[in-house]
Amino acid sequence: MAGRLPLKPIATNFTLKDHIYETLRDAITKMNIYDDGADLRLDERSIAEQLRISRTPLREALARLEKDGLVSIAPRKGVFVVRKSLTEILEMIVAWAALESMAARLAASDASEGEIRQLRKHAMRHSESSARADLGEYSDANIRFHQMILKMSGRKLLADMAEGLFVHMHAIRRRALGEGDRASRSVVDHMSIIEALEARDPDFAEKLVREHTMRLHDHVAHTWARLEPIAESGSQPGV
Amino acid sequence: MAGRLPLKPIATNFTLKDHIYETLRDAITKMNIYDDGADLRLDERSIAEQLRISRTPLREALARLEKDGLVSIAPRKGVFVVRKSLTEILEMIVAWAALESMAARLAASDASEGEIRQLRKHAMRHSESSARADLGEYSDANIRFHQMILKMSGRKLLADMAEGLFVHMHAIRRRALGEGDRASRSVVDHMSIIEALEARDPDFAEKLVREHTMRLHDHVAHTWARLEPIAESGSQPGV
DNA sequence: CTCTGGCGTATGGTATACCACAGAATACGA
DNA sequence: TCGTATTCTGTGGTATACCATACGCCAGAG
Repeated sequence: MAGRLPLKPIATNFTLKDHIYETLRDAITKMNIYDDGADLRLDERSIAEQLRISRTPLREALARLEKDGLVSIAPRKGVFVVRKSLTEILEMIVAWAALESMAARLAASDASEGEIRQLRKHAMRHSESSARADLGEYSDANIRFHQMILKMSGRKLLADMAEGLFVHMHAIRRRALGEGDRASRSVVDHMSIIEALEARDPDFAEKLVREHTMRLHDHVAHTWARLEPIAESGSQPGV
Repeated sequence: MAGRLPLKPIATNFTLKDHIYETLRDAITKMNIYDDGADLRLDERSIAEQLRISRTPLREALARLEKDGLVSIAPRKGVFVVRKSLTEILEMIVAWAALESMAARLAASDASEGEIRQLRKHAMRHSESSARADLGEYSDANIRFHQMILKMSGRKLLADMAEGLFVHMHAIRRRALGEGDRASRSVVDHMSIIEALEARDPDFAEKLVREHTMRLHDHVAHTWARLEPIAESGSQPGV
């Protein structure tokens, strides 16, 4: 086996539809879908043309996006980027809280000392960015903190399901952030969570994570309602 | 307008791919994928021929099934029904526990008296079937009990996400059931849960539901390991 | 007998052509 | 002028043909 070329176990299993799926997903999450006059319509033919591919793989990618709840496909009508209603967003946060609080419980008993140490390191490194009110950076570090807890549970499925929820959070960020107060409160919460994990206290870790995320829930509920007191549209079948 | 056939205000927004998707999903969940010599391979062309449709909508349906984690599509290799590994199943149960315990918490505070009454009625009606050791019926009633709690949370997303998990449970049932003891224990658990909801005690309701589901988790872990002490295959990207 | 290389076949991936319906523009009648 | 029927066009849905690769088979060399 010595001298074996280290090349290429790579690059099979690559298909256009996978690539297109990721491309579109990134594009959609980056676009500001809550701008008033945003183009929510996606035209299959023109997109296919732009990407220099045929409609077939594109449609498969769109089908996957529909399952993610990012777009809605109306037969004979069109494909539209989904604008989440307030209740849908709140429900996503609730589900997130459910998954992550369970993850915290499991992490408290199963995670290694090293993982917890890393988590603390991450939190301390980024506690400053919250002080600088750098919302973008803070938000990214914040999400990563939560992803780490999910991962520390050792249950990949929990992390994957939560990931499907986080995707939608990016679009919301702009709309429901602000309130410099929240960031510093968040840092305190994070520290408490870390301490509960270090103390190997599953019940407390779960409770702290749940309450922390539910605080975001309440915050979004208030902020959003203030921004848009209008009744939201009927919920799509999505997600 | 008189004399107009009363037919068909229906059937718009009906598409082949949706129908095929449901057909295949039902077929897959009903098939006994853990039989030793089961045909896990799905041939696009032959299925398309059987259903008298072309491959295009079939492939879209398969793509959705892949997102559900029911099948795995290997480029240039084939489409296969996924055989969940033990760890994957256990993770699904953990996720289920997470979602439903949160649902119970919310149901304790938000559900109407009528809903709780209905839940109690359902549980009492089906407590007998557990005594008869009618596993199929018990299992169905059992799942419905849990679905009711999910629904009572008032958060559709929680119920939907859990539904995606329940789909996989059917296939597991045969394999990890038995133990007449569990059924009666289950009935007791259910009653405690109902009482916690009636007492409007979110913390206790959450705890009871979580522990109840996690008991299933432990039971499956033991039973399955006993049936198949072999190391499970590497986990698929699925779910 | 075994191993190796090429070739054939089966399968999924992709492209393209056509179909059916929705909705708007339009023409016709009241 | 208004309303209704009709046609036209654009969109997604479906069918089909073709392409590229994975894998097994078989021949031939050693």
